[in-house]
Amino acid sequence: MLTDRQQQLLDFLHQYYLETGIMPSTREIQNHFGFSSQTAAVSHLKALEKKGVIQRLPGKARAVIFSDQFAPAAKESNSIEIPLYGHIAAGMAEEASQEPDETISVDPTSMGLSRNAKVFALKVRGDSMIDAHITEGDLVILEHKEPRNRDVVAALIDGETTLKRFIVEGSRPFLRAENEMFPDLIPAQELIIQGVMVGLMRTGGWN
Amino acid sequence: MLTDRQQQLLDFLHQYYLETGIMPSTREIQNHFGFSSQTAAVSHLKALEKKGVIQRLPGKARAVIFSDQFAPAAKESNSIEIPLYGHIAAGMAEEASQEPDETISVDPTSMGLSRNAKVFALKVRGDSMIDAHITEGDLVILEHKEPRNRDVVAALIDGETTLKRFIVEGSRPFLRAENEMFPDLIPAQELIIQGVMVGLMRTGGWN
DNA sequence: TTTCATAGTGTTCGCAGGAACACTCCTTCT
DNA sequence: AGAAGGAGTGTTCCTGCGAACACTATGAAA
Repeated sequence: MLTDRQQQLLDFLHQYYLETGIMPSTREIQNHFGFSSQTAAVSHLKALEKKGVIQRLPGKARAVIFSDQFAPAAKESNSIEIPLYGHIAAGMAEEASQEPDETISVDPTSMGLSRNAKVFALKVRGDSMIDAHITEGDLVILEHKEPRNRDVVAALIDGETTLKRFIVEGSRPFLRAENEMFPDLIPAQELIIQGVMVGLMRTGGWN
Repeated sequence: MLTDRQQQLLDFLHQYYLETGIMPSTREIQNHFGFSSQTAAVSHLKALEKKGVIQRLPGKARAVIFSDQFAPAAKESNSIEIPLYGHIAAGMAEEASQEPDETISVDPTSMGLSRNAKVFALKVRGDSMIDAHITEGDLVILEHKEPRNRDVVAALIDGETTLKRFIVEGSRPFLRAENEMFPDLIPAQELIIQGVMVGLMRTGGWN
């Protein structure tokens, strides 16, 4: 899929990222390969982006990230650490804490995640998503991405975070609990989606 | 250790990094907090660096990295491989295959498992455990141990494997589905418990 | 044979973005 | 009371770095 030269470039990105923690600039790529022009580096980056290996943010410095499957392979350690941001109310809306309480480690492949997806976890409190079989104490794993209709999302609605189903019906999206006891939440002003549910973990087998 | 404002700044770095995969520039920090001067952002970054929370590479754009407590720093991989034994019927009883289709890897601590417990996984088919919020496609993680009353178990009843709740009531244990549509299963002759549910994993967030 | 994609050179433009300096207003120590 | 650090404003300097354009040279595919 990648040409030799493109593979060399990608390897260099990996290596540089592992060593420094940041991405090289086009001029640093240029110097490393001994190009006389940075355009060579730029065009290779464009090729890599077109092939979907990396993503770039236009106009920003060092704004290259590895997309999907291959971030630096590191030491073949499979599981990734996911920050756990305390509790989220599935019942009444409630503020989610900003700092991670702790992290949980999950194997991305068995969870169907891409390695470099921006994921985090929240512990569910309340039972408003009970009809979607999400219950008190479950760990919901969320990815930061655009929600589609009927996705389960963690949303910041009018300043508070809650776990609900994201519904687009007509002009304006709103949130619906999966429990007949709870009303729909129509955002008064703002509706910020913090994450889209991509998985769930439950410990214990009882109730 | 950190002041309120410094913590806010660090939170913003975390959040921005999770959302974009790159670090914010000092001017982006400035805009986010509404500073009139980028010096405010710079001095906060310097404070954070002095306290050892972050590291910076002078002269490079967006060259901020977290000092090893957050970030993609995957530490000692201690996940274990769990054999996945195909499908189990939560509805009608069905044979579970003997050979594992594949393995999934799970971190035992985040799943609350002991490291050398004998565990395996089964993929749920059918909806007889729906009222226990176990649904089609869920991966149920089971441990080989003695069941207690009301545990969810994978049982070999009359030669077939099924996922049910284990009930001891009176003299003889039997199995009950968590779905009113299904009848209790009273073992005709033998009731062999293959595993007790200790966890659950679900991929995908929709229905 | 023409048309691509890959792999370059050479140069210019201009904003993005780090660094430094001078000064202000707090609050908290000993 | 005076020093020390946190939290800012306002401004200037200069280079890091992405983006664009023009042009060359291959080899493989249509």
